[in-house]
Amino acid sequence: MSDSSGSEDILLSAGIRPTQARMRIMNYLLTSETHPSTEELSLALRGTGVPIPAATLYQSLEKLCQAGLLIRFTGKDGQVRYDANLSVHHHMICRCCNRVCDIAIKNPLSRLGIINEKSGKPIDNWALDQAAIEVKGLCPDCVGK
Amino acid sequence: MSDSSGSEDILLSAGIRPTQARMRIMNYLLTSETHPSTEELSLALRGTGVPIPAATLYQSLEKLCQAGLLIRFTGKDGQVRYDANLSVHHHMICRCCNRVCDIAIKNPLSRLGIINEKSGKPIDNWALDQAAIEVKGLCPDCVGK
DNA sequence: ATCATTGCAAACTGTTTGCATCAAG
DNA sequence: CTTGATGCAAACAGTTTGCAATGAT
Repeated sequence: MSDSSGSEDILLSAGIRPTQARMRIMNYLLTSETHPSTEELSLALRGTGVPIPAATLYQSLEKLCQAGLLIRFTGKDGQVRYDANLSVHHHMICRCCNRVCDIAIKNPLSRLGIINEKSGKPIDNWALDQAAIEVKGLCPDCVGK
Repeated sequence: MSDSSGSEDILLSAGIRPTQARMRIMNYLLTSETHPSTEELSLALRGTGVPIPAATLYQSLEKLCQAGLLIRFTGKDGQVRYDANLSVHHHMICRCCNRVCDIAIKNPLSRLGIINEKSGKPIDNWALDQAAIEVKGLCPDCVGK
């Protein structure tokens, strides 16, 4: 079946059973450019065959996250989204079509020039080690409209 | 009553009625360092007098956001939070005590050096205009522990 | 007096859980 | 055969809405 391509091995090497639901989810996330919300995912999978019941979808996503195959994050809009790209990266969001693309930023913490809002002086008493960055604008497809 | 300090004028000049619930909410957010979630807010207000019923709290927060007095955002943890600091700013979060402090970053978009994750080349076909940045680490109080 | 706000209860939405059936190893 | 996954239905939590009572102007 076309659903089993590639994902089967990934699931097996993560030590979890390569079931229909999980493979379909992994396949979709691995091939899609976007980082779909649960609802978008449900809708998209309905288009590729039998719909996946809500309970199964949630359970499978939970399992895949636990297995370390997916990352779950919440966008600034409050939507929970899933991402099969495990490398550290950031997101670029189109405010028109809501597309979410991955971007890389080298040494973000040292570039940012973080300062105290009131004094304008650099923050030097915190031990910062991580940055989560979301940039917004218009994607190539929407910039013309 | 101690609740009316300052907030009354703010609500009046925003053109909405300075009611008890709204003043208590604004007062709390204006004086608190944190950016409370709905639940934290409800809990904190319960401590300052009569509890505010859920419906009223949600309705009031909605009104205050519409009036432009509050900003609503969703943290990476998925919690909806409110902020009375209207200036454009970013957040610094202590991973130990969860304190959220405001920070400023000048021209974040030009500093970041955003590149395509795969090619490593700069992104030049998007029209980016906004960045939301959350940095994490340990605050001065927790860095010693 | 008028109209917006409050606050209870009921409705709704997204997510989780119990459990019997089904599928993978 | 054994164990884990599925998927229905029911439970749940957070939020929103209908509407009568209340409060602000």
